[in-house]
Amino acid sequence: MQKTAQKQQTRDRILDAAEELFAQRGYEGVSVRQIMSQAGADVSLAYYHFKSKRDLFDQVMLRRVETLNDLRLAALEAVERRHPDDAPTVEEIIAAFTHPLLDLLANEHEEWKYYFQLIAQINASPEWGGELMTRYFDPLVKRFIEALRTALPECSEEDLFWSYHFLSGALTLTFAETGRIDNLSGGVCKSSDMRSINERMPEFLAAGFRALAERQP
Amino acid sequence: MQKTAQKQQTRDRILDAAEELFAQRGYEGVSVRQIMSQAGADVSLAYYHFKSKRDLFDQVMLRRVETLNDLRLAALEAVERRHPDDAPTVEEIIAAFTHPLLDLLANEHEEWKYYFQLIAQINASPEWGGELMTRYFDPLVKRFIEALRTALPECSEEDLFWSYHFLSGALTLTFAETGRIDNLSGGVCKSSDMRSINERMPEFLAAGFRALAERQP
DNA sequence: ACAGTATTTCAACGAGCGTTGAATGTTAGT
DNA sequence: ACTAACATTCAACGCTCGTTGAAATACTGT
Repeated sequence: MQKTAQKQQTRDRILDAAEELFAQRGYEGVSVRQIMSQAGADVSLAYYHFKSKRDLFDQVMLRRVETLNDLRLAALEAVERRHPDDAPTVEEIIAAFTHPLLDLLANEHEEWKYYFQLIAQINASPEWGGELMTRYFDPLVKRFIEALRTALPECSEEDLFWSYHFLSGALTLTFAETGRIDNLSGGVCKSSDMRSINERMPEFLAAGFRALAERQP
Repeated sequence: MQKTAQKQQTRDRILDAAEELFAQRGYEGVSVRQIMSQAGADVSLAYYHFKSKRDLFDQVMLRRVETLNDLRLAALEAVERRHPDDAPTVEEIIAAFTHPLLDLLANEHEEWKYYFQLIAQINASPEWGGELMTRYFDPLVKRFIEALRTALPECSEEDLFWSYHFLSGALTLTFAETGRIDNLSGGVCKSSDMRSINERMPEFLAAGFRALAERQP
């Protein structure tokens, strides 16, 4: 009975190492050997637990995506329950989209930090971005856009999708924690300061959504 | 005399090939052999014209950065000249930051498209993002933030830098042209539709800046 | 205690990597 | 025409890559 538990444990150690290294240096920037070295296991164990390097990558992605999407959906449904008659505000909907990420980082920072960095890189990659983000996040995102549509009934479809796209860029760069804003601001802002982000991002983005919704075409 | 001209031409062919491939697959995802194959030249020519693969990458970055920064600075100064007494609006300043990119894509699309994709990926990379973006764009960005500061005198430093960070994320993801928005919107929006972006991005972002500037701490 | 299976190690494969030095072809100045 | 500098090609180096098959170990159920 420890047998399968131990297998699971090894598998997770490999996934942890792969997640961290892929997040830092990208898929091609890391070798299976480096991953297994960091995981403290033999190279060929990677091919016992996973079909290939690419499969390992896919499992890294899949491991957390369901948890993340479930939390976001639950947050959105909670917001909607608080508004049985009227529509929720744009801020509330956006906060339901972003807040779960901040919560996960606050509670189990090391567990999720690299995952978000990985998603940030994938999102900006022409090779992977279009396909992978669509595969993993489309249903949830469409659900959020639906909610935004009812919150902004006068907003055109085009404005809605572009607004979400800007949101996605701001969100993923912020969670990439590249240290860029630390450098630029000379220390005034810190990449890892989730509290500051949480206070600002939904407000910033909601204002953008409304600006596009209300503009004259 | 054609000699040096031809050398320059070869060098540029190599840079073109490297730019396109680095943009599509990342630094580690492309081999020098693949670059030189696409450039139609021998592998070792890469090491005659450049010191190393990394040097080639740096030269790809450097080739266009001055042109880009000069155009953006000129756009900002033009805006400021139109406001000799009062401060320009936030929209105008942001448009001076984003419009040059759109112009370059509209006029010489193939020349600049891959460069912007490359910057988008670097910006989102923990390994390169913090350092390279700072090295290449900090002086210009600080100049723009200064202009935004006078346009939003009541805005705190922290809000200003975070707002710029959100702007940077939205901007770079948009210019990454990953096709994500095409998939998500089912064809309603197109990644390459610069006209639509141009109409929306400054307005969206300016509203965000103002929302943070005006909020009660 | 034993058989059988699940997990881990060892050793190696062919291919491609970044890089280099020497040989070759090409052009410019005299 | 001759030469010196430049530009390009050829062949190879040591190394690491992803991946695999067979051997060894550890554990489970009987």
